[in-house]
Amino acid sequence: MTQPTTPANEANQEALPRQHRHYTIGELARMFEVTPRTIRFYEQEGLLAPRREGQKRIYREKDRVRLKLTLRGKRLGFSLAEIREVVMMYDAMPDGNARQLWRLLEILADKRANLERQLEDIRLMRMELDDVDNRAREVLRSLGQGQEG
Amino acid sequence: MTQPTTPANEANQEALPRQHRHYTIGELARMFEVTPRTIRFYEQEGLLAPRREGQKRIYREKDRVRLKLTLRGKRLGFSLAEIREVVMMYDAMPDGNARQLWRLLEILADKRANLERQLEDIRLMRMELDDVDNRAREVLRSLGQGQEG
DNA sequence: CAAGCACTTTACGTTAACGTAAAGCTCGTC
DNA sequence: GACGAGCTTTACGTTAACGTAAAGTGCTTG
Repeated sequence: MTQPTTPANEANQEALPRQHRHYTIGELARMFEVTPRTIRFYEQEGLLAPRREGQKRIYREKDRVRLKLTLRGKRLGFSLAEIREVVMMYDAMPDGNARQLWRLLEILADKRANLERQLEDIRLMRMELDDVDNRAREVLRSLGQGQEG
Repeated sequence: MTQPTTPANEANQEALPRQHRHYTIGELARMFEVTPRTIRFYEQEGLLAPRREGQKRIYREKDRVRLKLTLRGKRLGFSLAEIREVVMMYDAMPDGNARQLWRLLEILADKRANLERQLEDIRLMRMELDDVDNRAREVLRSLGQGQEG
């Protein structure tokens, strides 16, 4: 897979104490089942901007949410560059000029169109999988009551 | 994007004459808006196996369908290796042994789980996009009736 | 027959998204 | 004070999925 095929349902975060308002890189990494390297890389790519305490990175709620959105975007096949594009425009929104805002709307419409196509792809892919699944089960059944093979 | 962000809705194929039963690499490439290089690469990766007529590749309906499925898989973020895995097991199905078939069912279940998560991701992502969209429009409105800038 | 077009093979290049290794700080604890 | 755990930076390595360039083949069209 280009994106994570196996687990990581961004689940643990809801279960953990939400009180302490900030996280170390290791905590975040465990939460989302990524490596610290990944998180540092996202920072380098302009997707995160944690505070520093001494030399250590301190992540707050905002950062956690961003990471969550980033990973979700990745699972949907968006590149980090695309994700950054939206995220940065979102940040610059309150004082962005009209041109920027229209551009943002354009991008959003684009992403949305993409999502719709993915929905259709999923629908079709499901049918294909069902089909293969059924055939496989049928062959298995025939193997069961016929000779083994 | 990792997968094509813009057009290529695998649309043209339905519109074109379906009669002539085989295609050149260039025809296929235009149909699906990919390059011949891509198609040759997929062959090299074991996803396609066109006939040869002299030294030229001849693609038939089966190959066209495979390419279609492959590209759909790609849009959903599957790697070529994963796609090949399913495709090859599908081909080996009729005379596959039970162990292989069970393995195939496992893989299928895995893919399906993946699709379900993507559905949820899409739902959430849609809501985020709606949110950003609304905010942007609101700012634009306030710009319209207040000062520009 | 030269030109052009579509195809072929071979092979090196490129990009994204990290992995991995090396070397060093900083803290608590045994 | 030696140690390990967890953090840091720097930098080179890796993989997937093609892109691109070079050089050749085969047809058909002016």
